Amino acid sequence: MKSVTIPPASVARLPLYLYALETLQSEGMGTISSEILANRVNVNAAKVRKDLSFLGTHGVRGVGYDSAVLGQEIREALGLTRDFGVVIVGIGNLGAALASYDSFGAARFHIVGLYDTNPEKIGTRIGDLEVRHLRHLAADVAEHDVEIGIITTPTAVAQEVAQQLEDCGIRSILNFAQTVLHTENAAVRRVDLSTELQILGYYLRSDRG
Amino acid sequence: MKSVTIPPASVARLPLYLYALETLQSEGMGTISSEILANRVNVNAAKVRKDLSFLGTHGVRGVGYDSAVLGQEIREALGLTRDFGVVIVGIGNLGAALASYDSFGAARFHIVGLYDTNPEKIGTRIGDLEVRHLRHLAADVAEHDVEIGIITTPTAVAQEVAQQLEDCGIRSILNFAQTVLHTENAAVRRVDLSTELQILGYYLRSDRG
DNA sequence: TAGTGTGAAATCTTTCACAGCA
DNA sequence: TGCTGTGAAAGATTTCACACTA
Repeated sequence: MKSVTIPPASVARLPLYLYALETLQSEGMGTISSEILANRVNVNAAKVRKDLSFLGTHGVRGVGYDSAVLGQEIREALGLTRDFGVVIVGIGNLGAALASYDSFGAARFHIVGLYDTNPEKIGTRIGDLEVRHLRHLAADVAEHDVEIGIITTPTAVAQEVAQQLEDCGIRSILNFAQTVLHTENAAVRRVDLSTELQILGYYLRSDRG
Repeated sequence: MKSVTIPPASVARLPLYLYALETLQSEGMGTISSEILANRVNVNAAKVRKDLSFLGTHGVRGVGYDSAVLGQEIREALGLTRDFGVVIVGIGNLGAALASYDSFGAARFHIVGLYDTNPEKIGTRIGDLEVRHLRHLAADVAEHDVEIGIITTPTAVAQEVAQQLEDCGIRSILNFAQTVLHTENAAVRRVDLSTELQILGYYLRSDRG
């Protein structure tokens, strides 16, 4: 791997820059400054330059960045130069919604499997995928090259599912269940609606004149 | 407002502690140590104690914390001692999934309105709410006491919807669209699937032996 | 001249380590 | 004795400010 380690806080912003660059490019902005990019992403221009400096230096002093080149640099830094197989476990309302959400950033992420344990769900179709019983997970993951698992199960079984994903060799998990997962090696990112609402609730607190 | 300002990083963890405490309580753990709580939330025990110290001191040296009392303290710090009205704008797959997701942390958050502009959606029901045209937003927000808006629209209209939410006096927005919103005063939290996947993708990069 | 790249300062966050108390 | 509460140290992140250069 050529690239140096990028600080986590910067990594988390790279997708935002990438999206903004794609938008700017589609608006015909071939060259952009850190200032413009910063405005789009709601951050400070110095932060943009610092973040981009971790990818190497690709700007031109007095001019700015070539949006196409910079976009490509970010894609490379993020490893978005290849495809990723994704499975979703737990095909309730949320899982089904994510399954049909096809415009996953630059189409590098492909949902290749949907799993549930509810007999009523098994065999139903979403797009061109059929919901399969969770017992098929291990074999399917081995056959297709799956690297990311999304957990949209009820909270009670999320930990157990995480374990199964890890046992299949999956190293990255996106957890929509309310619980905090414990994993051996897998990287986990947690997305939870009620947590987000509670955080917003805190900031509403003092806000009230 | 009695409470001191809590650092953002701590605020973001309080909902996790709260959820863990509720679980521990339901397991019959009336008293818990920072160590136990830390394990549940996957953080360091000193961090738990530091975070809790911002709420005032409620532990007993040599013993630990009373999980019921501590839970209540966290609820108060987060402002979860009253109800919050929530509206969802954009009733596609994701919006509909969130609308039917009723167990919003401790039931303090109540969805009171669903909006869309697609004539085919207007008038359909989810649970006991009917999807209404977005043009009713302002009047509805004024009538019910709505404080939080969730945006699950297509990216292209998210900014415009954010503006409308702000114009109605909403000060907190949860944004599921891919774009970064620009607001005058409203606090925004952004949740985006493709961003999360891209971040996970980065950590898969170097990981590969 | 306009805008990058980056040391250095400022700020925020985490972790350590231990005094103090039930 | 066991665990909290917290100063102080370490580490990470953000921001400033300016040398540099196309």
